[in-house]
Amino acid sequence: MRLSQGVEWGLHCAALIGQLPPGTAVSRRALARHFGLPESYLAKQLQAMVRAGILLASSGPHGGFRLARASSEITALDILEAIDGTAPPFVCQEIRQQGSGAAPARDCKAACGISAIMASAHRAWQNSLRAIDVDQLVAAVPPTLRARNRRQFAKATR
Amino acid sequence: MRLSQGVEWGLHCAALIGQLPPGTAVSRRALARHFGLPESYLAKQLQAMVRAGILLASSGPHGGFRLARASSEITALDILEAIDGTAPPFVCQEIRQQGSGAAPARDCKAACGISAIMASAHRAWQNSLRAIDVDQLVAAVPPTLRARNRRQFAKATR
DNA sequence: GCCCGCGTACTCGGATATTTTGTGTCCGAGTAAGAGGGG
DNA sequence: CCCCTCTTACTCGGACACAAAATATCCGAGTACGCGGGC
Repeated sequence: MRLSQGVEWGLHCAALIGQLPPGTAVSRRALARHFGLPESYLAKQLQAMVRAGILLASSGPHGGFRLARASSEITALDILEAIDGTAPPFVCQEIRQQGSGAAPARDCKAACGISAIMASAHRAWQNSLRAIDVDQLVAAVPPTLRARNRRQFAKATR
Repeated sequence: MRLSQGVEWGLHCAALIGQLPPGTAVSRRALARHFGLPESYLAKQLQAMVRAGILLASSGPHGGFRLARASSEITALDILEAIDGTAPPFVCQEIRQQGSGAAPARDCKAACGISAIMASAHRAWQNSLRAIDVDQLVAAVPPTLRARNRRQFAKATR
């Protein structure tokens, strides 16, 4: 169960845009330079976030990506699911109903215990990430860095 | 973040062995037949559980796999980590220290906020699974099925 | 009838292909800014 | 001095190779049972 590296990139990018004045757009080229990432591959993660309705993309000079909602309305779970997908990590194949020891349908009205505990663990994971929004990520950045970033990305708000 | 299908197999197999008289060994052939699984591939999951110290394997006729500890001493997390590995799903690459916007080492004494929240979510997931042991998985199986399984796998305790 | 030896069938274990997923890269279409010329 | 037009450079988006991991399979080594023969 290894998580795609793009998740880290997406979280960092959202946190960076979130610490700039609201409405500021940052191009993927600038983002890639800032974090030392391959621009073309980063594009894939940003596109996914656009499709999920987290970011808005604009073309042309002074274009780029900006937050689609207030930074307090975007959770870490939103970003993770945008990039990694919303499918649960555990998919029950109902093997209890297969093979020579197959359980009769009468005993399978309720979800099997194993599927239940995995779903519960998934909910715990989700709840932990849903409790964090981009605002809190920004707050965790040292003030000196935040000031430097704001200076570096000073640009017309479009 | 998709979880290997073998995790489901491992959990079901442990739960099945756990509902038999203590010390009962079940061959991988019998397990594969019981759940309708490819025996050769199931072998890989069982081997992983042996390496992790969850199961004990014995050769020869009447051989097979049995629990290495009491069913109340084996958690769902033990089984998951045996098959899926103990590596955390999120690995922080410290991209905050790379690229043109690299943070100075002075500001990186503490783990970055993003790494922290991902680690926290991972702990929540782990705690949820650590709270479940094989005994509880067995208890979730309908009594009629448990009786049938005990009858079917009646064998000398070796 | 009891004990010993041997063959046999059953077991697990590691080494080997195939398919799917994640990683990485490239090139083309669209758009808005900004310079330049005309009124 | 103001407005319109055109060029240009910048942006995103989708389509195309590459590498790693999960999936699936085969064959070989070892072991305990149980039968057969001998005592």
